[in-house]
Amino acid sequence: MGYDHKIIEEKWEKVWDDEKVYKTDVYDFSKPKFYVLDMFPYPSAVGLHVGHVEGYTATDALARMKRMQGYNVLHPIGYDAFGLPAEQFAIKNNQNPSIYTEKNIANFRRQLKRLGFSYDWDRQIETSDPSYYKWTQWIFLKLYENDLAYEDYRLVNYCPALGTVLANEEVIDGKSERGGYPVERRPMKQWCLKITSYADKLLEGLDEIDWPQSTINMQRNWIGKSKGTIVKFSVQNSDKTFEVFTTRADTLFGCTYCVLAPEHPLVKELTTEEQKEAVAEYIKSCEAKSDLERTDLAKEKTGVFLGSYAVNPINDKVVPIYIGDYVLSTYGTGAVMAVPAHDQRDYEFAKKHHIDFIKVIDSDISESAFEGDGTHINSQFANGLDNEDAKKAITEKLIELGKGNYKVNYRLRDWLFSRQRYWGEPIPIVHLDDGTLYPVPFDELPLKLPELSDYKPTGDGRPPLSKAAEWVDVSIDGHKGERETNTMPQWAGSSWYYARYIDPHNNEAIGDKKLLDHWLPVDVYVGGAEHAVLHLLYARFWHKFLHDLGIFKCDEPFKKLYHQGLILGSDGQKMSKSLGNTVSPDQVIEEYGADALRLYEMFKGPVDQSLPWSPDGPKGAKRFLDKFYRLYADQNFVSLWTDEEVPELDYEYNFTIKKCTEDFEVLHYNTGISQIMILVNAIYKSNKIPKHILLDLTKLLFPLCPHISQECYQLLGYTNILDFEKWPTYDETKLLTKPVTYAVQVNGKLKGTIEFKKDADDSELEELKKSALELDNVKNALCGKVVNKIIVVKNKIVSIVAK
RNA sequence: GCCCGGGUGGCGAAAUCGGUAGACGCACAGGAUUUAAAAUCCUGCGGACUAAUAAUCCAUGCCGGUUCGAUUCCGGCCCCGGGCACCA
Repeated sequence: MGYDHKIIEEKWEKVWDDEKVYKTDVYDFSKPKFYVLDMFPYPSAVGLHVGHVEGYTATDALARMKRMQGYNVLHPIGYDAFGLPAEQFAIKNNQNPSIYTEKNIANFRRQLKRLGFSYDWDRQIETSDPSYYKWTQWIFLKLYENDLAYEDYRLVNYCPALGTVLANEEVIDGKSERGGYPVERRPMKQWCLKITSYADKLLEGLDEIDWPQSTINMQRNWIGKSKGTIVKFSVQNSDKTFEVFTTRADTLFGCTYCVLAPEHPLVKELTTEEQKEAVAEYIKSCEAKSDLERTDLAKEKTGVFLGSYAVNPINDKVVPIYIGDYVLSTYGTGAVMAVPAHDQRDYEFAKKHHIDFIKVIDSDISESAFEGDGTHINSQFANGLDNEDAKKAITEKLIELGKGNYKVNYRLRDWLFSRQRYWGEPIPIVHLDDGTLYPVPFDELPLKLPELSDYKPTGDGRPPLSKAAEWVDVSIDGHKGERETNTMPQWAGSSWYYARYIDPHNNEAIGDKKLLDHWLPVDVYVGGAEHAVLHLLYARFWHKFLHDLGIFKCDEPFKKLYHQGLILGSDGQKMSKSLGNTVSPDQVIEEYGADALRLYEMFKGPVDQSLPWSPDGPKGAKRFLDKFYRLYADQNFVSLWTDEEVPELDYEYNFTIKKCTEDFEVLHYNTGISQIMILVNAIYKSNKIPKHILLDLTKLLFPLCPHISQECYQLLGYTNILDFEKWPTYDETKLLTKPVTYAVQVNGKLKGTIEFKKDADDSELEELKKSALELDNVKNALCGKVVNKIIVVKNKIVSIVAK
């Protein structure tokens, strides 16, 4: 007998909806708070993916257990609604992207409700809603006010035909991925956010959050703090100077040439007449390469001599200056000192260009550069020192000479914040005719997107917003001006949304201060590992900024983070339309029900692991749920119900409560579920079924499969909503009732087992040893041998060592 | 090349302060029930050798080491996945 999942599930979803069961009273401070959050989805046209369902079920189950444990739970959802697909749809159909977006959101909402997620629907937010982006713009203006937003020329991949800048991955062989149009690297004026000012704070914060170690490491590497030295080189026969950053100041006496990045501002001036042609050619060849290709050329270090020479400030040695694309303009100073003897890249480059080697650390450099620690030689006052002391001595000397200093350097770059799109938050800045910038006053926010007659970029490559007359022709206090026609990136809206859920309808502030203080930070945040760096770093940056403004009390947004793994197609490949291996949650719900889908996804393995979709998985989950349901609805079982205790079930019953409580807390649903199955199997074998166990079983399964659990609860005769019933507790003493099984080994090989009292004392363990030696298998194994010693590990093993 | 994960039956996995490897489930096979099927129930299910659910041996990517005992710890290697901005 199977239950009709459609009827039962829709029945309870209607109750939850009609009675607004999941509406959170955020002002109720009488209970401890618990804020559990999903990364909000981009509302694509294809709808929800089974991968979303995995993360969302994990948080929903946690939210439901926490409610039962007496917490006031905040569990909201929203939509990251700005984005490229909507814009492309709008261009194609000449329709405002909001229409497309709204349609998709309605579909997402239907699917999310049909999965029985316990979201507070009165808190749904959309980043494209003016009442939301009003505050995104507000934060931008605050950043601007605090000198953290600025305009600067940045080298970007610009595609004139598409009228937009492309990401590295969208450029293939110098052509755009879409359309195959030529792409050029050109400097463009772009808005940037000074995330680098927060580098140290972002680094320090990593110590206090409970995140996967791999994600913390990735963020740490991304910020890439390194301590080193700035060395000022002068150019021979010239008043020009350039600086290099090095972490190996100890090797400065070994410097035999310098390399500038092809984009370095001094390249032109330092190129001599005879080298002009070769240099120009080289620069051109670099332009054609994408960043990715430049990176790929790791094997061979290319470069060209400029014709000029630099003077090493430490010993006045004259060394040639090259340009080479293995030096990046975006890291350090865009120039390096090269020490072929002690840096492998320089070693290879110098070999190729027949440049001198000077060994300054006593070592063997016949095969490769020596990059380790050692005794310094050929280094005047630094001779005899080790690396660290030499760095110090040489840097101190440079300071004395006025030719250098200690310097902390970061890999992290400022955040490029402009997009040449329509479908994004307008940047609330007006460019006045006199060249000054006019920030839109706070009380004029939101600055709403204008309607356009069409959404394409202009023919001359300006962003779509430049088409609106009211946008590019404004007058501020008698000055003519033009509004910023770039919009913000999609990251903007997702960098602070977690805070807006707390007080989403507040029109005077991001949120009521006392609510923000109470509810932040998010206690548990779940989302894909692909956001390990960008989103999760940007959100931390904005949070810390708003903390410094006094808006947020805590200084980290997400206390605990989990990543959900990818769900792959049943062929083990990434699910994609083109491979035809996608699975729609709608399909699975239709056939097996939402509870079966939820149960399968939580049972199939650890949440953070990527796993292929198993077509039979939900079927197996439904089979278990039918089996579960029969205990409550099938007369054969109902007639076995009893109010008495059934001692032989005590252990599994109490252990199941313990296991679920502990495992669910840390999102280890798979092992909790298997223990529920063990208990259900035990009940099936019993000829009496205690009602109190059936009652607690509905509660234990409820977080994962809320519909069927609520139904069974009702079948037991209860009328309440399970969400606010008490989470079961267990009796510790009942866990001791089961005797322990000792394994008996001879020389490490298993020879048998003995059931024995749990936590036996020393004299009892002597008896255990005796009975172990009595086992037939043990006797046989010991035949002709002498027992050397017997090791007993309490509650686990008796190990007999014999010769 | 660098960084971070991971490798256990036909499949998903469980067990890691070192202690009975494979819990739980999927798939499969046999049986019961049924006119039949579905559903359900029972049984088996890493491999070898077996009449055997007797014993023994081999098995947690590979090779070594430590140990009474290693999936777990150490050293070396191979493979798979993810990330990357040659980071000076």
